[in-house]
Amino acid sequence: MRRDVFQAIADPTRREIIGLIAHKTLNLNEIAENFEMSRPAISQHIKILTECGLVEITQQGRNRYCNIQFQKLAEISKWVEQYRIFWTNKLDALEIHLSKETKST
Amino acid sequence: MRRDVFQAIADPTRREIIGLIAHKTLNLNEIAENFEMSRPAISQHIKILTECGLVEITQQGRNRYCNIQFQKLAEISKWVEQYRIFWTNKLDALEIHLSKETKST
DNA sequence: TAATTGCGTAAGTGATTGCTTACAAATATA
DNA sequence: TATATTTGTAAGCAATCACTTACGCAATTA
Repeated sequence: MRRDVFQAIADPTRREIIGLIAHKTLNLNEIAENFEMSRPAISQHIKILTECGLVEITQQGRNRYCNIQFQKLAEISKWVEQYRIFWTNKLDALEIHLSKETKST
Repeated sequence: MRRDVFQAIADPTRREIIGLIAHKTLNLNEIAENFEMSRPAISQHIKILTECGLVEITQQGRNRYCNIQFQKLAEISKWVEQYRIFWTNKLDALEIHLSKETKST
């Protein structure tokens, strides 16, 4: 059972869930209301998000509130950002190219 | 056939491939040499990376060289970075908390 | 021209995914 | 105490995934 952040965010529903609870802590039913699919389906998505550490649950009576663990998102950021130097370099090159074109016209 | 960047980078082998060709353009066989699995398996991974726009292929004779399209990586970056404000805020709160603790001891 | 090299693709397979419905447990309310 | 609410989990299922082996084709080299 591979459970890493990259696999967790691969599913569009799970990315939407993250989008929902990023701004406001919600319980499972409140999250499920935002989707067409069944509540157990959402429950299973939350489980995956919890298992990889992206979401943490705080139980309060019979409600289970979901909070994002943003440090985990930072893990993804770290992976992508190692390549930023490459794409910014390319953009720089493009800008130089464009400014040359502007001069020549 | 869902082919988006998030699903593409979900697989660890594909992330490794990206890591390989980020610094140096390689042909398919050169990429495959770095892995235990068969060449067709790598070929299929490259196909997925190409279909979602993360890799572009330049044919040169019988060699097909693979180049990363870094703008596509920027798409992932954009998604993660929208949440950065949340995790940096949390870090700020932690730092304040820690400095208070240091003072009280 | 014959052999080699670099590659895509088809078919097959077992594991995993993303859902469903059905059920049970625990907490809260009447 | 009986009922309603919030939830987890099991079983089942079709679709997809990540691989394999087997093959064919085009470009290069001998």
